[in-house]
Amino acid sequence: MTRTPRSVVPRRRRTAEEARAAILDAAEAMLRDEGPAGVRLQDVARAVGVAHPTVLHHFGSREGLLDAVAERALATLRLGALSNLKSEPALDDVRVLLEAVAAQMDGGGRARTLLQLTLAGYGGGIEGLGLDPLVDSVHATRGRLWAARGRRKKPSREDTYFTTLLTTLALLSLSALKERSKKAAVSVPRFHAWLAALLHQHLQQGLER
Amino acid sequence: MTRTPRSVVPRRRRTAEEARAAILDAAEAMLRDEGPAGVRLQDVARAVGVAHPTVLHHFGSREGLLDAVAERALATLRLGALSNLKSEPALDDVRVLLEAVAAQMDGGGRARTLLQLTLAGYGGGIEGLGLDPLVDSVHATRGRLWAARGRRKKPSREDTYFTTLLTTLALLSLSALKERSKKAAVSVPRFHAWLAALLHQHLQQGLER
DNA sequence: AGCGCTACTGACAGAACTGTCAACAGCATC
DNA sequence: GATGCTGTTGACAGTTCTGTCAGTAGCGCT
Repeated sequence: MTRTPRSVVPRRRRTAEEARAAILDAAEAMLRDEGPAGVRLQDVARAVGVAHPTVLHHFGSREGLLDAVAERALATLRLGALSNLKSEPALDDVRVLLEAVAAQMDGGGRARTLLQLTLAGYGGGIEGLGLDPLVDSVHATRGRLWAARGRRKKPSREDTYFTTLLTTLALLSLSALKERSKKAAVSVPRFHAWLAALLHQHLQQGLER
Repeated sequence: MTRTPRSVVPRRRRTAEEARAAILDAAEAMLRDEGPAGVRLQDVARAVGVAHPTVLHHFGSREGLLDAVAERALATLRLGALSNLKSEPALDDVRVLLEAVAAQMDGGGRARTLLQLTLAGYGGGIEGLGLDPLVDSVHATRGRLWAARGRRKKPSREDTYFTTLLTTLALLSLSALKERSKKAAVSVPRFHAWLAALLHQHLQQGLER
């Protein structure tokens, strides 16, 4: 068929690290689009421009490749969540923070990747999201705000945690589901704005009982 | 090998409908656990106790089988959402309704199945959830409540829709993610109770601006 | 230039999977 | 009991995939 004889293409020799990274990139894209069972050594190799034994050389086996993909993807997900916290968020910036989390989910199809990995049993479930630093940051800001206003009962950390969890879970599945929706049947920006308003109100006022 | 020679087992002849249903059951379980690419004709056939050409006889091809699985699964998901609406929910029953939706997600791993199908590009995205009847029901009840209390601005239908969407999305991914979590690191019942309280408050009071 | 390390490759083996086909065998009907 | 329909099957073909292996070749180092 249209197969280019490899002997014509001069052999490229990368450092092991470069080669591993390039292979992981290709494999991660396939995992995101088709799930773990859709990751084929030959396809990965072709995408990178190497022969499939090269992939085995670097990762030992298909299993090893999938493990490496999962490990790297989950690590960057955690790091990404942390990167949002560089500056402590003001509660008025709820919308900004929310958009940042949403962008984090969408970027590179991370929500899809995360769901694929989780469904395949790779991630650490809810804990794997690494929410704690985010929760701590929000909760600290929240506590300061309530103290400044002289309100009595501070909201519990669990309340802040659940608020963060709710937001994350919703944005996660929204990011994964929205692509398939007929165009603009749901206005994602409007939903984001609405959710930010809801969160803003709840974070400031808490649950009345 | 421990392979039982099939000739010893007397051949069972089901009606076409029964056979199709049994095959779909097995295939759906595999799709839920491993995704579409993990559905193998031979495995499906073995699970049902038939030879793999039988599966092809009933569904034409592997593609045909997957399409049928998707169609049936998505249909029951929609029907299931409707079944919660037999009696119009009182807003005080938010918790009950929420638990019903959550149970709907968990039962038979429907949340997992739905996510697998959506990630594979089968479902209709957000619209495929069939939320509209649920939203209409909740919104009608809500409007009656607000009228009875003599409040001026009724909340928009979009507000009710977003509220429902938020809940559904969160419960969906929670159901899929929670299995993997180290035991009881997140208390799902507590989260459900918290979310019900939040929803109750929002549905009754709306967003202040 | 020569050498060593190792990234990289083609060819092959073995297994698994989808799909085809002719034939078998329940079961209802006559 | 014979017949027809069709659910069901074993055997086979063709493709594709993972993994092995011996050998090739790029690149840094002396």
